[in-house]
Amino acid sequence: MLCGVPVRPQPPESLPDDAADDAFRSDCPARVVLDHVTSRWGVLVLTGLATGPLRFHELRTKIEGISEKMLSQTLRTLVRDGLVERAVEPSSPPRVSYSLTPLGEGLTQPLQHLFIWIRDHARLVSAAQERHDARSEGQPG
Amino acid sequence: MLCGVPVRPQPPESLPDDAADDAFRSDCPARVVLDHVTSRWGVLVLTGLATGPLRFHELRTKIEGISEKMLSQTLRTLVRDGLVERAVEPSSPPRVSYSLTPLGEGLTQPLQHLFIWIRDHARLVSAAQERHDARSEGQPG
DNA sequence: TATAGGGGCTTACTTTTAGTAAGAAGCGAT
DNA sequence: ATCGCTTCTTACTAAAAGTAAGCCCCTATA
Repeated sequence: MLCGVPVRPQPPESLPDDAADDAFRSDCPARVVLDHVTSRWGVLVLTGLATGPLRFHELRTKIEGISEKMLSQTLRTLVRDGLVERAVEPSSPPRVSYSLTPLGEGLTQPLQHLFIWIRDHARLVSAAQERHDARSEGQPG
Repeated sequence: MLCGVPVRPQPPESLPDDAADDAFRSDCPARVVLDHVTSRWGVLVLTGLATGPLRFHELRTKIEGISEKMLSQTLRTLVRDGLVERAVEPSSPPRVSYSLTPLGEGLTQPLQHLFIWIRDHARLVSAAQERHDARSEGQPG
């Protein structure tokens, strides 16, 4: 009964917003999953695989800026989490390809919404940053 | 014309999936936004504010495990990004409360979907981890 | 006047995590 | 026998996060 989650009886006195609760607790499985998914490269790897299986170096190329070490490490974590599957084709040299599991596929839907939002609003955020920086320079402190 | 995005001509030979592209490039504004949003505490802060404004220590209490330093730092980043607003009530002592801007509110919708998915599937992930660890122990090397 | 305490931070220091560069295993081709 | 390709590791260094303490402004208490 990890951190009270498994049979959480939904206490009626709390949570006007039912949805976004679990991951706020530091000792919950949900927090661990959130940490893995939103790790430095987790979102990119998961979303990178959303359109189909990719080999190690294909992923590395697609995700600009990731190092082999971090790609390897992130993939290992996600494989362990059951979100990504690692398949070794017994050729020579053996080709390793990664794909989403059915579980992982469910996750990429919210992640793609996030991606789309970010793509569509990134420039608004940049503009806000510039406004903020301009204001801050004017106000010495 | 930052990193070719503004008037990206959509080369037809790539991207069968139009949507999830931008943040894959390391020099794009979208990548910066993704980094801020999915920073260690970004998702939790943003989602924590989704149900309404909160004061500094209220947020700190809601988000188990965050330190004051990281809360302060994360909030500063998100305020600069125009996703969160910082309001100082001129009382004595002054109360500082944080809330989502309209821009930030748009972002919390995808994030809440992510939260819900994680809450609903965290145990499946934990189970996958246990299976994986059991298998790995059996296979030395 | 001294003192304690709350709220919202910041600073100095330590630990963890990520980045960089190089190398190793396994094989086939030259 | 050496080269190179692919998928990872392994050292080492740099950056980010964690920890603990303190600061500033105010208010209440004695």
